[in-house]
Amino acid sequence: MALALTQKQQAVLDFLKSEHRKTGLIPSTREIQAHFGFASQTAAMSHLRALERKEAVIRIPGKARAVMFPDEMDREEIVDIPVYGSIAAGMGEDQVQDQESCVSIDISSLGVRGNAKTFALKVRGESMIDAHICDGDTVILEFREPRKGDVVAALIDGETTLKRYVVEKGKPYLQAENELYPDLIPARELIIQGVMVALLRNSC
Amino acid sequence: MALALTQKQQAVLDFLKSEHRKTGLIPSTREIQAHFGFASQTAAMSHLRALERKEAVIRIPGKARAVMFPDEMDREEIVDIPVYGSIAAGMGEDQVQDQESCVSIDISSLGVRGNAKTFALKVRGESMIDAHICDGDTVILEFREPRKGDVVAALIDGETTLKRYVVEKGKPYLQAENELYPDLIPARELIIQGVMVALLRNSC
DNA sequence: TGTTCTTCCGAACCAATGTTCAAAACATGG
DNA sequence: CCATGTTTTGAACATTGGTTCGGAAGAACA
Repeated sequence: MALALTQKQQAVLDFLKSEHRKTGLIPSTREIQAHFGFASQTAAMSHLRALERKEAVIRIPGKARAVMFPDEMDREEIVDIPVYGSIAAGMGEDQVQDQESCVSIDISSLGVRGNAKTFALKVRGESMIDAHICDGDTVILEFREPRKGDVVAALIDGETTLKRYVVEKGKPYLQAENELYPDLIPARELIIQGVMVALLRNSC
Repeated sequence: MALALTQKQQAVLDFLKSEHRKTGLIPSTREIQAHFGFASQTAAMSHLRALERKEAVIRIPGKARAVMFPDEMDREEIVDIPVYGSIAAGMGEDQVQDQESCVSIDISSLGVRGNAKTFALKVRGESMIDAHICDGDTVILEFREPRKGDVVAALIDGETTLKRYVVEKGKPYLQAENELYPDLIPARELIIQGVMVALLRNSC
């Protein structure tokens, strides 16, 4: 089906994809021409046509910058989730602090609505090991009210820690999931920063 | 900084983003005009200008379809990973079977090279629970030679299962990570389908 | 109540861009 | 060796699409 590309054709495709990723736009024929130092736009044109014939791209005749990548079409919506090493005491509404990196992932794999406010934390320590959340894991959290049994990020003594949100006799508590941490902290008056919705682990 | 958008402006922005996600292209002023039923392109133009002024988009004057979304720029490269419920015996090179869904995620969060061949499996059962891999987790695997200590997907009795790849006295074995499964299967002559590189869990 | 912002019309202008044609050098495989 | 596909030149053409100007009605705000 998908015919093999020549080196030049691959280079042109890489350029298109790279620009599209960086700017969101497809280069025009003249921009392709300039990038590769062609003396004629026809060089760019024939490469585009070759890519189209080999089904590497889909084009809409006549339209400007109308090159589409079949494998990137109809993708789920992708959200960019900031990853914090820790969250300091303040945590003002949109106060960005200690942001280390960013995870981009489609919302259906994440299981959240597109408008949900999400952030991620690098897990430190083994306090939730019995819930199979390990040191170094990235936990993705949503900003909402916790429900019984949720894993939540809470601000305790100026530090953000993961705990299980449990309710006993109508009163909410926070509980570690590790026999060595028999904590059971009243959840009232503690600041719940988010509810865990997903987890990402890297085995490298 | 980012000023609030009106309903109309939000609708235009949503249309731009939706089209960009579906096709990879930004609608032209005339396409915006047609979609909203405007009688003049100036309506589309003024909305674009409003979005630009409120820093919801960045535009390049004079260029065709040159609207960029600040939050989507300079994103890491994103790969689409097919998720299989199971892998049947065949697993011919590019034989797509039982593909249930697709995970789109940036490669740096995944920790793989862009050209690596990756796929994902829904975990069934608790055989790797001591490695904190749970039933229902999605394991992302790379197609490469296993190294000592890697978690691998192997084809055993026509079924794909996750095991730890261990080497004892120079001989490779496969080992479950659950006391109830004291298996130690010679790895030779077994088909290693992939090496685990990441894990994705949904808490919904 | 005036000012600013939003939203829209209609027509026209012109730059950006896709497209075509005729040609040619070069590789590749049957 | 010939047919086919690749890669490139140079100039011109036609369309797409961004932009402008003048005007206007309504909402929001002070």
